[in-house]
Amino acid sequence: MIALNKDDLTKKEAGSNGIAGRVRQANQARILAAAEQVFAQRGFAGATMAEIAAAADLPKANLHYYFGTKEALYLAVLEDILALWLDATDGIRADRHPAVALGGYIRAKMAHSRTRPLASKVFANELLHGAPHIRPYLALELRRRVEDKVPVIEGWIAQGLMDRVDAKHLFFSLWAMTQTYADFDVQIRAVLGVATLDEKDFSIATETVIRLILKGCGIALPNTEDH
Amino acid sequence: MIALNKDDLTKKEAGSNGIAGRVRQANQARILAAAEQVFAQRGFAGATMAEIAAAADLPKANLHYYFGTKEALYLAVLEDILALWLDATDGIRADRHPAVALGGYIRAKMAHSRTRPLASKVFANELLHGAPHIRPYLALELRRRVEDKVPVIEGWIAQGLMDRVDAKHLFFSLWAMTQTYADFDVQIRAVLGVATLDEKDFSIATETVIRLILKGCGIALPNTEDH
DNA sequence: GTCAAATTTGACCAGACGGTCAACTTCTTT
DNA sequence: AAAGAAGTTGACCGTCTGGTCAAATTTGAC
Repeated sequence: MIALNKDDLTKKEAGSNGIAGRVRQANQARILAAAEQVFAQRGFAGATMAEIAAAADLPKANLHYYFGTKEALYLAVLEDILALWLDATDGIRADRHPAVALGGYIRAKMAHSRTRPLASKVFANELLHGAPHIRPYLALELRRRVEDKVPVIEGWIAQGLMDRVDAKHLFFSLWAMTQTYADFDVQIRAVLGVATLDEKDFSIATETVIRLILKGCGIALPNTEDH
Repeated sequence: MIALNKDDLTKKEAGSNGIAGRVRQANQARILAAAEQVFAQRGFAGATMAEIAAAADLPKANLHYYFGTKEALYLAVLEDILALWLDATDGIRADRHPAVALGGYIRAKMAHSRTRPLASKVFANELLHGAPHIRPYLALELRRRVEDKVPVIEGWIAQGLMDRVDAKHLFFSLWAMTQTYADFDVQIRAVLGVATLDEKDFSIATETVIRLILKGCGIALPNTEDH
């Protein structure tokens, strides 16, 4: 787990064993879910503890009992999101064909945009305002992960499996293309003229992005007789 | 001009002729610039009239004198941005080769991300929170513009100038890839390990996006002997 | 069953914020 | 130069918000 919060150990979670009581766990999860929703819709500044409390169906003082401050609650939400954030790159490995690895990555990111749009929005909002709470994390953790993957891309290039493309900027494009379906869904829904993005919309989006990227990078479909 | 604000005519701007005084124009421009900066950094909810006033180096009451309310000021900022927003699509015309038209569009959007990042951020923030102030505009104006351009793309496809790509989703990708350099610049700077994105970074980004998209759409370079 | 720890909750507070206003100064017109 | 219009500004106000707290209640270990 990434520790954003210096004082992350919430009260008795440290003192006794890690179980920390069923009630505590359940309430914290309930509050975190409500907070994610409200932070996603309103942003950090626009969210109020009262609204989060109402969404969690708990009195406001209860939120402070478990998380102390609004900022600590926000950090707890961000922490969950960051963990989610890093996992998807796992499939990008040198021993895979780029069509499989990148195609799978795009599919995973798209699925993430579909299933966890609120998480994506909270993260986007944090970035948009200069990442005041997670800048160190970006410069260390995220950067390191990308640095790990750049050689993989460059390996594929050296093997002639894809065109010479700037690996980092390729990632920026991938992130942008996939997350736009979560972050800016209002715009997409408005242009498509639909009330909600359904499974089919996401299917078309996913296939479009995969085709654009794979062909754009000059990646042929993996051919079993190639190797 | 797009009228977001029902009561947009600011006080005497309606009564007398349109000139409205040098002082008024200068102060309004000053306030709008300061407001764009603060709204971009803090979001609508996070921005305070006091901070905008400080950025404009004017007393707070002066802002209310010219714009009435915080929301009216925000709408005025958004209005300027929306006008900017629509212009870039002009180059997408059926009589142009897709490589020229789309390449130029990407260049224009990238230049926009470089020169007006604050405008992009204000717009992104508005979208992120569900576009409460501009949803009607999105569903009408923006949608109409896209509907106008879809046949152009499909014309190119019919002429065999590019692959069969979903035109709307192509636009979503173009917007996402280009605006990410303005909206989420913190993330990009963190990964690149630089303090600011300079001209060269934008140059690499622009060329990468253009190559990805043109090749991804199967668009060959325009060949003068083709026609 | 006892009792201490954990949890719940309504009432309350201080500060920040958007907005108002009346007194005052500067500009523009004739 | 007179006078009304336009612009300036510090002081002020009601409301909302994050956070506190003490009293009441529930939980869990022995």
